[in-house]
Amino acid sequence: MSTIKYIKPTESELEILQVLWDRGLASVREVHEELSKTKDAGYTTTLKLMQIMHEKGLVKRDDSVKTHIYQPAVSREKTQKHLLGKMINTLFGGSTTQLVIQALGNHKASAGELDEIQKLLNDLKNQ
Amino acid sequence: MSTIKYIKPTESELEILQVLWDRGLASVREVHEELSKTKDAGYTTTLKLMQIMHEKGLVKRDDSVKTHIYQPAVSREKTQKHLLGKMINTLFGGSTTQLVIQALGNHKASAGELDEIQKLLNDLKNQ
DNA sequence: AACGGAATACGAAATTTCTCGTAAATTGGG
DNA sequence: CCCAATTTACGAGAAATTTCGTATTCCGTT
Repeated sequence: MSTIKYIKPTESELEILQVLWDRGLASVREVHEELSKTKDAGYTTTLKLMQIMHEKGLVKRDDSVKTHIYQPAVSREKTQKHLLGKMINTLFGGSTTQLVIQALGNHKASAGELDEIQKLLNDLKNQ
Repeated sequence: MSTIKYIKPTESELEILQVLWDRGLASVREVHEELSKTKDAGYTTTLKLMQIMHEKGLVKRDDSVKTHIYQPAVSREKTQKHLLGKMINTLFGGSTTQLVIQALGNHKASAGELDEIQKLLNDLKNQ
């Protein structure tokens, strides 16, 4: 029996994962530069967080070189799925539909995107 | 100029709000009973949290009676909107569409619900 | 009026998350 | 080979969140 325990990233860890997901690979310096655009925390703060994430198993790293290179150890999709599911339960009373309605109603999407969603809906209905 | 600062409920506060949104009105005891189903924390813990929420302005209360009666001071919809927007940004790279796709793909909805969403999509496209 | 149960008030400990300062290690350039 | 710059390691403080113990208040019953 595999006992895999889902580790929920904290707010800050999520910001870091976001960068890693976009880049695939990145050093602490690179992640920190990126985060600096919207946040101000010292370099060692980012470093420490990434070290903790490594302990938790949220990221992998290559430390055979001086400047360690990090990469995500959890997939964007799985994480999205987990957190979205949690939000549906705690904030939308378990109704995915409510969440979708709220999302589409408040945050505009382009016509092309709407088409894409409609296509998905049709697939779901005809399956 | 009105400077309204959005107060982000914590995880625990959200659980409490959930109960209050469902019921409209509730005493600490009632909220606590409800939370006990899925969580084990002492009664005074729930009490304290609700007192803090009152200080923050997240809930209102009628304390003219011995057993204080609480009610939400923030709407479910506004809170959903805020937190959803935040999640779209931090977890879906700002793409509402991605979130919707992820939601519909992973969490099933009934045919009726799909219809409802389709209707909404049509409205959005024709506006 | 006294008692007992139930509720609130409140302080503070425990936990989690975030932050940073300082020291040690590593590497490339001169 | 040595220096300077960069990076990692690490401990510990700060801040935010959650938890609970204890004291006090309130009310209905006796």
